[in-house]
Amino acid sequence: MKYDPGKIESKWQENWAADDVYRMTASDGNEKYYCLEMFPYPSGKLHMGHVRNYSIGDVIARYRRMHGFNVMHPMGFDSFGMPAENAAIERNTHPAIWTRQNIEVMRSQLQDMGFAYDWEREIASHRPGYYRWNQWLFLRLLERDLAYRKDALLNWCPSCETVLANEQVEENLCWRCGAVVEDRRMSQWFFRVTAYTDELLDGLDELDGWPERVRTMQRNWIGKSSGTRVTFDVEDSGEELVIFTTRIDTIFGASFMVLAPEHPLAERWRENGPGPDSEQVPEEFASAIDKLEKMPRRQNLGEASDKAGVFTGYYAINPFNRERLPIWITNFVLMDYGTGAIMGVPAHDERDFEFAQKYGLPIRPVIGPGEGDSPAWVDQPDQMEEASSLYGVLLPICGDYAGMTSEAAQQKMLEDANAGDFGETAVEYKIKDWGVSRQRYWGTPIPVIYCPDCGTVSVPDEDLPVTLPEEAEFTGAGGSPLGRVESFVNVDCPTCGGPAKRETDTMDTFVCSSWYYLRYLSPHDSRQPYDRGDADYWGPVDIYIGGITHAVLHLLYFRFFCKAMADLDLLSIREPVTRLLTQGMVLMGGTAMSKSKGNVVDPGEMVSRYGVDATRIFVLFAAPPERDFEWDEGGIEGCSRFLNRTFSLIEGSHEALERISGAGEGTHLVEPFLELRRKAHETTRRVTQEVDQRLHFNTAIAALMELLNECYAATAAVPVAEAGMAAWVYRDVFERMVVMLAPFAPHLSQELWEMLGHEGYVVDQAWPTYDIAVLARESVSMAVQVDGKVRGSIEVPAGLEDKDALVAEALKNSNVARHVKGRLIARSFVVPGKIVSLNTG
RNA sequence: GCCCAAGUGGCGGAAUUGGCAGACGCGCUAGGUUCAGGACCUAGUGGGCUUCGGCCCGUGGGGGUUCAAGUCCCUCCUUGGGCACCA
Repeated sequence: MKYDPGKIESKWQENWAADDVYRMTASDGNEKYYCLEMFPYPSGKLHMGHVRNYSIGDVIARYRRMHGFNVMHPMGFDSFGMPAENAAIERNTHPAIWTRQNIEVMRSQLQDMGFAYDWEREIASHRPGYYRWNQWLFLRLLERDLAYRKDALLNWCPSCETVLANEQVEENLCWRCGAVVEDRRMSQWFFRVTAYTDELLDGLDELDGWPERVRTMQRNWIGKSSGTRVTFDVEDSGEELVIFTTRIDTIFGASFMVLAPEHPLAERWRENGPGPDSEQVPEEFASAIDKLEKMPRRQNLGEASDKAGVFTGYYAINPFNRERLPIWITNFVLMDYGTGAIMGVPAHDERDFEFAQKYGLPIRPVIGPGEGDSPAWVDQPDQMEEASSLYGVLLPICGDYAGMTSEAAQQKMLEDANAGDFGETAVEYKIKDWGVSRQRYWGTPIPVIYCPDCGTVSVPDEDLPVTLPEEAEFTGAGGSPLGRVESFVNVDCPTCGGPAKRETDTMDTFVCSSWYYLRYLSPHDSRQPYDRGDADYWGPVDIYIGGITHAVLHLLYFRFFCKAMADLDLLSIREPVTRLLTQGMVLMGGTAMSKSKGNVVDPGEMVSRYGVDATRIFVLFAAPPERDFEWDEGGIEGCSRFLNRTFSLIEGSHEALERISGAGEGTHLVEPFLELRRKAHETTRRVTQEVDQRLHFNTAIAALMELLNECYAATAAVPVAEAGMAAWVYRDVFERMVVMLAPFAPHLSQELWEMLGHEGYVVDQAWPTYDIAVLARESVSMAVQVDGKVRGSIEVPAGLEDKDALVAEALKNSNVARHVKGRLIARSFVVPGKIVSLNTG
């Protein structure tokens, strides 16, 4: 009989479905294990990245189940989002229809892959039964002031016709479509992520199950910096100007002040005209500010960076030395960071240096190196060719602070500023609140009503869900599509009953994915988002597997939601995920597979050619999970060969095995059988370690391949039919092999399990253990070095640790003796079981 | 510019704590089988030399620590990733 993957795979998938083998029915007394993979956006068909992601998760879920854990392993669809709407526009269909069709296709593909999901728990975020809980959670956040509405300068994607969160803008481009993002002032809903900045940051230190790379990216994103807020008086105006700096020690080097064009003072002066020292007329001045405001910002223009500015005609007074500093408005200060105003210290800040050079402002160094030679600019400021941002010692020009180190000066200056009431410590963060409003149709309606009399009113819980009206128009242009659906917009105010209007924006789809792991626990519950008892039992997720692309985006929101929900008393945990595995990409020709590049390998095609098991084995075998790997046709053939050989081995010997099954354990074994048994236990040890701790499935599979090769060698020497009393070793080794193969190639191993005469499912078998006594060898081989070079190896009894005896044994080796050449052994080192190192004088 | 990974045969990769580098797979070579091809089986496969005993070189380059370095330290190079007008 020949290995026929298609036949075996459909046979067992039918059996699994009929017997509900993957339904999660938690049994008491077992430890829980929540294995979660990032749910896919239903874009059409499964791609290789999905296959890799879900194969990894499936191995872990099956492996844990075989260790007796109650394993939660669900799957669903992240089904709200722009592509559905765009497809609807292009194909003149409805997003709901397109989405439903894609889900059908992808679910069936996932089922064809034999993944051990509990499909009873499937969720899809576009269904009202799911998104009503987005709305419910939104209202809970609103009650606690963790959701709020404000006017803000936002990232507008002109191509997607919607605003984007800061996390969704990469290098000033839209993360999804790549269009250049514009600034636009709008009124929007926000989630107060900044209420948790310190916890989000500090929590990273404890997340030792997360890759350092991801933690670093989140730290960078949060961007905490500690410094000082300093208040300057604006001369002859009664105004104050507050700036933020991390380098108050350089304040004696300040030679100008800078405002963002949106700064309140800048806006006022734009209205009222420039100060007395300006040479510009009011109109010129105002238009200069307008121009600055429109210049591209928030991006490093590198060499071509064009900093520009306009002098306001006003001066600020440095509170430390009473110096008059001209106030400028520029395009390089951002209003939404710090106070939107800075002091310009060109000698010690690259950007200020560049600006000062352009406008001929003084450059005055005030920090010198603490030790070593002083650069020329310490005495001759005009020698300065670039800013020095080093921490050092304050130069004589710094009055009372001269001679202090930067650190000491920072401390003293802060104290003095506090005492003089013109400064205080301040901490600034790069991270901003999460803007969640989207001017699109295919998302969760924001459950809020605007009443002319009552203001902003929450939709009452009992009126949830606010369902998406089906009849919207999809033109992809002209504001929120919901705004054009009269029957949706017009509503009675829940408070006063008068005519009111609904919010017409929808929520960012990242809201859906921020808490979905909890909905899997109670997917059909219509009274609550999830059962609290279940959440307490199953949380946190033990392992979460997905792409690195979400290192900041989704994973930051995920953590935020967990903390916010804990504070809403909806959860007992404050971190959602214990261990994070970020899997690498499947490449083709060095780049990610993509339709536009035409380098896509269709998993369906691989499955029909080589079978599900071979496809799964290959994506696991090609590289460790976190690394990218190149798709290789030859590689999958090798995996297919491995499965074929496994099949042939057992298919060719199981009948003989049955005939002599009487032979029992305890029989005295001769060498080849002892060695095969040892190898099998050794393999058990290796596979267990690789899967359990390191999640290196490639080496686990390699170990199984080695064992198979040993089996071939053994059966070639002594066929099963001739093994007699030792045949039980073959049975034991084959069963071990089949059971350990089960997480990787579940269909084939199930078939072989049956062939070996067993009923039931191999996934319900206990994972094999190994016996130290079996692993032990009677003798071990040790390398012998002479003067640092390997010159031979010796075979010695396993327990032998006596140094003199081992050295004596080593010297019996003729090649070793030749290299020692009768010289004295000056020193020797012995690591029992590994090496004997001899050194001649 | 700053920070973090990584660099090992023709290729993907292995080497758990400093202890015989190259497991496993692909590819390649030879032999077997076959009408032929494919498939399958067996053996070999880092480079150079060899008197066939072995010897020399070898984990991006250079230096160091050590009886012993892919592994630790210093330095440089390359690739990938992250951050970058955030004061």
